[in-house]
Amino acid sequence: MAASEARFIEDIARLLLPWGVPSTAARLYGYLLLSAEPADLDRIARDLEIGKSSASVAARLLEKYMLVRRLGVRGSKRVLYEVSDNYVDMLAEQNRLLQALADVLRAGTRVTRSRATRDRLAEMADFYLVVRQGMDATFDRWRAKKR
Amino acid sequence: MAASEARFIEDIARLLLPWGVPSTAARLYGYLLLSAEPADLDRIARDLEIGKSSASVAARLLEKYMLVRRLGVRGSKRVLYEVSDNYVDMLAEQNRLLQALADVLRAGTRVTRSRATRDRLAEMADFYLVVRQGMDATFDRWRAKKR
DNA sequence: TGTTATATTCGGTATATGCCGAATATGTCA
DNA sequence: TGACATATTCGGCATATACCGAATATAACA
Repeated sequence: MAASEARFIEDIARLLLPWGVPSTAARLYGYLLLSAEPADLDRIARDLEIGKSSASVAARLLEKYMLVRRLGVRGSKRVLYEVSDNYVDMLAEQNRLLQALADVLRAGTRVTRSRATRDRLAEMADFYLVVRQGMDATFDRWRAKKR
Repeated sequence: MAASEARFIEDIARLLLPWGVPSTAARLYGYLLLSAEPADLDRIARDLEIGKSSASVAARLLEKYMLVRRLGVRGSKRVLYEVSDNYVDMLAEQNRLLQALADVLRAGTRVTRSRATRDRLAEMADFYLVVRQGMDATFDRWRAKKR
């Protein structure tokens, strides 16, 4: 693997790490971003210098996050992985967290007896809701443009 | 502490956990969201049933994340903590991650020789950039409305 | 400068997590 | 159904992290 590729992979991994993505899975994502064709577990394990079992676990983790897609190979048990093309849905998933946060905050307004606290929670709930809606709108515009 | 308050605190903590915020710090944030006045470390440790040193560490962690503000008490070494009112900046901080991601992807287009890969990386870079810009615009609108 | 109040650091322990290679399960084909 | 190819699970080990109470540092003030 070329040095510039290794560098890219590490850069991507560094960005994913703070989101709680384990190091192996993060590097795998960078690897798949660069891969021109879908990759099988043996190639992944060899190129990334990790155990095959680790490659398997990492790949399925990324699949759960919807960052990669799993492809079955016809007439074989072999499995290939490629980066998912619906990176939009991936961020949209994050968006649900904002909605959940807004919901909890809104519910919190019914917990306290302090007027100031209640107002603060309501304001924050509004904010997170507005941000979520704004992101959804951006997603829609993007999808429309791409179609 | 009332059961409904404890419930709220746990709900908030559950939402923060996946972002890598440690359990104690996450609960502390929920606690401070409900607190009508700024809280000192002894009260925090008592109400949350944690060691005072843990309270200190958790509070400073939240401060680093800009989720809470630290207040000095005049004529005393005592420190108080309250939730930060600039929840906007807090999300804006997250936004820098999107920008970084876009940058790395853009740089990646210069790493590969495959046309398809290059196009994919460029498209993703565009997307993350557009999303970041959209969020910044939302933030600006919110700030304008609140002023 | 000494005493007190308070926050912070430190060392130890328990817990969780990631990774590995070996063992196992499962799909494919003759 | 047997043999092979391949993915997955399992058990163990190493590493990181959170939390605690005790020890220490630091600010305030007499």
